[in-house]
Amino acid sequence: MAERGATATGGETLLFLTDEQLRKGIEAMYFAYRGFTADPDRILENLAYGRAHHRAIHFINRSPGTTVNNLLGILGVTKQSLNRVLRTLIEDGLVESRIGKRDKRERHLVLTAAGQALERRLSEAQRTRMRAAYRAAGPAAVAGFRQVLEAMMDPELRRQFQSMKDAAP
Amino acid sequence: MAERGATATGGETLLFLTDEQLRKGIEAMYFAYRGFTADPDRILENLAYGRAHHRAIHFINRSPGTTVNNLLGILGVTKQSLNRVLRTLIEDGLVESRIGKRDKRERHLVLTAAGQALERRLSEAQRTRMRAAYRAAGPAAVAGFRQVLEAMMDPELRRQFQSMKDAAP
DNA sequence: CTTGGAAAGTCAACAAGGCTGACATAAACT
DNA sequence: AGTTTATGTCAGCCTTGTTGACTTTCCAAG
Repeated sequence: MAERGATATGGETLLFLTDEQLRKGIEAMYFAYRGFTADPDRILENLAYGRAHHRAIHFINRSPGTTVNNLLGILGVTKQSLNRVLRTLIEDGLVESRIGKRDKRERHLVLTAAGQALERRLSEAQRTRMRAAYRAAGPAAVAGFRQVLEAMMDPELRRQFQSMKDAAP
Repeated sequence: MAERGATATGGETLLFLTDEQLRKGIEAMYFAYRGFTADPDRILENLAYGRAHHRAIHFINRSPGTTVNNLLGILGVTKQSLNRVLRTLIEDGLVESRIGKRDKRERHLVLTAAGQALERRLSEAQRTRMRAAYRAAGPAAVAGFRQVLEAMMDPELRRQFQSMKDAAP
């Protein structure tokens, strides 16, 4: 409170770049992420699934017909890790694996009706919290939220994110 | 692009509350969190530590002299989980555990010089990314970012967050 | 002073979800 | 025909979370 931040570049205060503000931002990110995952986690723990299953379901829903390799790129895990998850989802009839038409080596992944139902349940829970937060903060805050999040991503992931389809209605 | 969102409550568009926008927000959160943890993770993997050690170090640094019970409350894990981490940090001379003066059952945790050094290294890496993101997005965006994050937290964690000291200079 | 409960620590066992390495198969490409 | 690519699988390891049981130390209330 004693010092004023530099007002260097022409009147704009840089107080938001102090180490203290950055630390608070880091903590906010940590606590918020816990809230972010809490609701779907509660649903999943009653089923035999975990967060990894949720992620797979989410992105298959987002890009129906995506290949295994594609999903590996998005999730950034090893194929062994992903396969463990996919196997159970396929066995349980939530995901269907279709042999590629052009390239028969590829498997195209789609959610079954049951898979879509679970996706809706999980997504619904997560969106409810998100919606409440958005509503409480307002549209301008949300725009800033999205800007900062995008700037925090690794460049490669940012590209993945930005090129992700805005999904069909 | 075809439909306009309801402009119900008096001129303010609610387009930012569509399911599609919420989904994008969810994905942004996921990708951003990966970026958020990437830099410290890279440092930790060369040492014998993981993310759990980082979290312990972070919050001990934030509240020097905090008790084990306190830390358990903040981190939301079991004492067995936390203890496994604390034990190695104490053995390795990064954390000191001091018997309480008033209540001798309590242990007060503080970082040693070595602990502070590692904390600085980890925090430095994370703050560098945060700083770049903040700078790129600007102060208004950062304010919105913080608002939305706080609104996303569980109420109890939000209280923990808000009551967290703004640290000594 | 005794006793109940709180704070901390420990052992054991388990699960999720990462990882590496090695290997197998089918299909495509050269 | 030989190589590369996409996928899947087995085995084993690590971190970090969990539950349950039990101990030691100590404070505080009866």
